[in-house]
Amino acid sequence: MIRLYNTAARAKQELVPINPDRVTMYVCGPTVYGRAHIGNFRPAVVFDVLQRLLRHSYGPEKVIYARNITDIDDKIMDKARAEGVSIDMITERYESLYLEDAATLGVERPDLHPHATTSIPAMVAMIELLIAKGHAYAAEGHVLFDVASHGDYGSLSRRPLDEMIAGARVEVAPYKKNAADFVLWKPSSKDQAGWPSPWGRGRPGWHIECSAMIAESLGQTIDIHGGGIDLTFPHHENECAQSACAHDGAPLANIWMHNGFLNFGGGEKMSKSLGNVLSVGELVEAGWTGDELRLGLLSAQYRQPLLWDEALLGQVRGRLDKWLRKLGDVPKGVRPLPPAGVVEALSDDLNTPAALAAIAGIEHDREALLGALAFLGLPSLSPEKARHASEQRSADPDAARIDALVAERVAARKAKNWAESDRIRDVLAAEGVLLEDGPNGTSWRRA
RNA sequence: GGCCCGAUGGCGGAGUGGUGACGUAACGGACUGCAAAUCCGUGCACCCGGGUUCGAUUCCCGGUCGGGCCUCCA
Repeated sequence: MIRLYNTAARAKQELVPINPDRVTMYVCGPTVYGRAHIGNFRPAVVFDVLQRLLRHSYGPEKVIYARNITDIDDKIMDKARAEGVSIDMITERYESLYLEDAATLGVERPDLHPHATTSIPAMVAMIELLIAKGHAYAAEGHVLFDVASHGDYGSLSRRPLDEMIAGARVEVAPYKKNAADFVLWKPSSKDQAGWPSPWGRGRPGWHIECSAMIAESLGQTIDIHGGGIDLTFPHHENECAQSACAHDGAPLANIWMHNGFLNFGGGEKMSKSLGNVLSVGELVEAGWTGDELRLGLLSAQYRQPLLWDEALLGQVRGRLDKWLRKLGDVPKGVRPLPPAGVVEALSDDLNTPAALAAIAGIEHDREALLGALAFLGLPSLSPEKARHASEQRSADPDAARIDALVAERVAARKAKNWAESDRIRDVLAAEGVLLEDGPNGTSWRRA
């Protein structure tokens, strides 16, 4: 039994799929207008773990996981204008960087990755439906959702509608009936990206994109909808409203999941205020492996805030190094099943710290350790990025020279020439090569 | 200003109405020529003030501090 915290209920609930042969999950993906930083990948990694758990429980083929790409947005248009390039240039560049970074983190590709630009007809159709049902209205080239027409508006984020109206601090556009009404479609000028529609050439609002893509790719009601906690309002609230109104009250999702943020305030070297919150690529350049970043993101339960700094990564490195040493070379092919304790921990609202604690209890059992780590997506799918793989050692450009020095030291030790032996060890240590004298001879590894 | 969430050892972080996981760091021991790795062991914490209770880190109220949202930011 899988229990998940449902934001809509503010409580953990048992996951009861509408159809156990077709478990559906949708997670809000990136708007591709710039390079995502490590915090943007917390949902990608968290829901990747959930996706693995679901496949374990319901069968690999029974789960349909969709993560969208928002590739039409005013920020994208701004970026393209600023760089003097086409919108496609921007979206393709940042989408491929996003996928590259996700792969570094061991995130598997979702089954579906709908793009906003290829779902415009579905959006237009949904907007027309909303107008026909009296939940939306056109005004001055815009189409707006009429929040007052939906009694449940505010139920997900628990914000009473009257309060939102009273608390509105932004100047209300004159064509809005209600301050809280949000845009479904907006007009594009000639130099802006746009698509033909019954209301003139324009582009969709952000919220309708997800609603339309979900309906189109997964169905009217899905089992799980995920995203960052900041999306609860207004994005998910609006999605909820649109979809329920377009589908005669059918709820958009049965369980709403939201991940907490990374905190960058603690460490000197990674503080948001210093403007140097790093991307995955930059962190890798700084010497951290994708596995370390992934484990770092999983070191706290997904709903909790997580302090992200170098101290955390250092601790993660210690833990992961130990496991990878115990694992030795990771064979390719089929992975053992994960230990029950790990599955149990994850089944309780994705309690990754408890899962890691369970691993600590079975780490002497290599098969169990391998199964447990593989279940969490570790080590990553790219062996060249895993530490301590023998392939990595033989691929080291200095391998021959290091092997020669090691051989020299072995000879010196045989002759009990400890001064020479220690000298060679110090030389290698200075360049980050650590030696280990075991019963089967001396081996080396990069620090 | 309004709403929401959080506060646990040096650090990260689970969990619980009654001996406070796990990791990492530290320290001691075994092993080692010395180390490293490994193994064994030790010490170290529930923000403050009230309340409920036989008993509160856990439940309730207030406070302080931190974070998020209310502006198409994961």
